[in-house]
Amino acid sequence: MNMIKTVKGTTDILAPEVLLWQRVEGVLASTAKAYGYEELRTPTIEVQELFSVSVGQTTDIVEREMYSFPDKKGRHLVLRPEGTAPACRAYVEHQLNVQPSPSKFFYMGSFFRYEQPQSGRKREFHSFGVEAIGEQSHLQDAEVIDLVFTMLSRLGLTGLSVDVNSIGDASCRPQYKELLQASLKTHEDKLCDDCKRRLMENPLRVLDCKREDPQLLASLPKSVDFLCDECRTHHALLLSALDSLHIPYRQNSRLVRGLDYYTKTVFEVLSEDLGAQSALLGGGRYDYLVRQLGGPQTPAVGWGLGMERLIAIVAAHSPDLAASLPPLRIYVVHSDTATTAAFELRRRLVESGVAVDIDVRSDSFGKQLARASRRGARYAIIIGDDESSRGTVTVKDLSTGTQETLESDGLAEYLDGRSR
RNA sequence: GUGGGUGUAGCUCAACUGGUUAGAGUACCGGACUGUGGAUCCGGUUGUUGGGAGUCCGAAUCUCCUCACCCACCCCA
Repeated sequence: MNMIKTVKGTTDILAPEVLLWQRVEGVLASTAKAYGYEELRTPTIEVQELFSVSVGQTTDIVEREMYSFPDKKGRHLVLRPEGTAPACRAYVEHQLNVQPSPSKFFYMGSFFRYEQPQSGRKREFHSFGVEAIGEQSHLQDAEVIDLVFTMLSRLGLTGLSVDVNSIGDASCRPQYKELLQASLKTHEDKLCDDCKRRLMENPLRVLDCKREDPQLLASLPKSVDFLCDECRTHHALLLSALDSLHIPYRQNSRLVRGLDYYTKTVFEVLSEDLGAQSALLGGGRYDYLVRQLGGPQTPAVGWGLGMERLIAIVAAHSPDLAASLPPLRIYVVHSDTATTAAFELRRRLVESGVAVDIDVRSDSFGKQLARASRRGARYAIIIGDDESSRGTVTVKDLSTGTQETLESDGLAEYLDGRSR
């Protein structure tokens, strides 16, 4: 078929499914607000430099996955590939460090990466994330993780746990990196081709490789064993806070993240229901990012989750939420001469907060009622010649078939009494 | 970027080994039934068989190219 279609890796979200999106987005946003986070909306386009200095020049995201283009003045722009760097850019740009600390944000929206689409991975995908900027305490790490579990619980998802690790900071990671590199060099001949390349550029990522021999990986030095005092204390306090809060976590010494800005705490929530793209949520601490972007030294922690992946899990695990009730739907059926009266009736009802659909085709009542029931209406309001001349309406309950005639002035109240 | 799988009405699928005008269910529209719906019956619309080239008397079917989707690698949310 020769028709214009969605761009590869993008999709339309249509009627039944979009209801689930609205509901899930509502739960996420309201929970974040209840935890004291405020919504932050940043632009979809940013200058390319924002991500090369923050996410990292050698990461895949920056090297080959960004949608980048020059604008008409030759500026190097990109469609945002992730949400943390823009949040920090906004924090620095608006000097939010003068506001009470920490600044706590949540965001939701579209992000873009030029990748081969597969299950749980689109070129335009949707993220929800939170960022707490300006607090170094381990309890801030604990709070953002606690928020995750409150959200998951409100969505009816149980049985998930978070993988946690610490990858150190500027005072201990360089030494660990060297140690790991040295250890990897003694096994270089056994590494896969990708890991040979990673060995020089980003040795931590070898730990994440699924192709390597598990025994070999287990024998490598672990970052948690080489933390400086400050990082070790932070990590230990975080774990004990998670214990006290009964948050299910696993220590995973192989957990590293693909973005360069992380320090100390890193974490992920994985799900078996997601196929190969099993990461539902990922995040961590990024204590140097604000400074890198030109702000004052400011510790921060946050996470982002993939909406497509969350929706898939909710649909599989929480069918009652997935099969959300259709809205109470009222359908106005009218005769030719009552068109104006029908439109005015709807206007009054909508102003009083009742959702009303109207059939603009004033053909036979049988036709209109048939359309009303096919569209899932609970009630039909019939306003024909008789009703419009008397100032009444007939309300028919389409599930029981019963109907009664009442004064049109009392209609809003009547429906309100029945809507729940 | 690399591999594997799949492309036929809006949806679910047929169509023998290559053989007339590509069918059925469902959906949609209309009628029986112009002041009362979901049922039933009758009728109707729906396709460049993803697109292009080739082989052949003849292609949805075989070959090649291309595009899209699905899955996986890679990477990540």
